[in-house]
Amino acid sequence: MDNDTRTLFFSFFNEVGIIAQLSRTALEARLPKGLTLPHFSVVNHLIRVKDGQTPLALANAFQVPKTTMTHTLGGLTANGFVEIRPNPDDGRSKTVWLTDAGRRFREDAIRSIDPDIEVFKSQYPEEKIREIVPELAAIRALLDAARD
Amino acid sequence: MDNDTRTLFFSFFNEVGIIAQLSRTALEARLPKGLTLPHFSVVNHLIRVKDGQTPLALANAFQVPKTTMTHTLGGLTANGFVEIRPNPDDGRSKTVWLTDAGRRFREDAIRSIDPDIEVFKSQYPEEKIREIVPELAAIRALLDAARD
DNA sequence: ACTATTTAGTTCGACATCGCACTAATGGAG
DNA sequence: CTCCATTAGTGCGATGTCGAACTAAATAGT
Repeated sequence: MDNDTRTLFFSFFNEVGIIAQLSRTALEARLPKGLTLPHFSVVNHLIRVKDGQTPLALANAFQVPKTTMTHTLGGLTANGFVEIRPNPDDGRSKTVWLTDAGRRFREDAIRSIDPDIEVFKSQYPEEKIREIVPELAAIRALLDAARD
Repeated sequence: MDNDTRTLFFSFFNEVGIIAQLSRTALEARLPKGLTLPHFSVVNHLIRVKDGQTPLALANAFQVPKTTMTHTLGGLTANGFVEIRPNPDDGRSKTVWLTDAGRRFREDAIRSIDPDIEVFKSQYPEEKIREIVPELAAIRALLDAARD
């Protein structure tokens, strides 16, 4: 393989890794102590998509192992942000529901993060982000599919 | 803030996070047991840039805390991939040097990863990656600068 | 020269992540 | 109906990551 090509792909994944790391740190600095990006992401997902999903469905949505989702949901439950109920369709399974406190947590978080997004937007054009996101989504899908 | 705009930026960082996660897992599956992406990245960096750098310089290059780099270098030393020597210019500091085993580790890793890159390249045009990388680098730099 | 401040690196403790093994429930094959 | 394989979720142990506090060396200010 061409060395230049290899370096290019390594650079790509390297930049992606560092951006993920920096953005995560930046976001968590705005969250109440003890709460992490996954906590926020799950609550946000439950609002954007729909609550009442199973833990496994959430694990798949975020591409994390089941055990990780168990841990994350444990934290959300401890904070009273979600409620876990039995799944009427499947005795092995459960369903995850938002509480009012969960919705408030999400709204507070968004309110405190918005200014950072504004700053970022003022330094990097929204339009370019809009062009890149579909590409990233396609790449994500490819990597996911390759993971058989 | 416009809800659509917010969703766009969240999507961007979300895709980035999942790609980072999936690519990391994929790479580590090719590495000898016990070795991780940071191990490979540091060795690769020492070859691409130059060895003899200080641990702090490496921590800065990868945007990780000093303590994390100490841990990573400990693993590399335990595997005999790098050698830590005093820094002749500064008694507080050290320098990190590659060993032959370290170079071999890097070459073996690249050899086993190349096929995956080929597959990826066949599904997603290299040219698009080449366009996106500079954008990601710019975004990375912005996030880094915002981190005063 | 002397002291205070800053800096490089480590140690330690807290915690997120994840693989492995386990339990309980489901579903399919005969 | 009975058994066996599969699936959802959890407990546990190992490990990566990182903040806080520490040591030792360098540097700045007087």
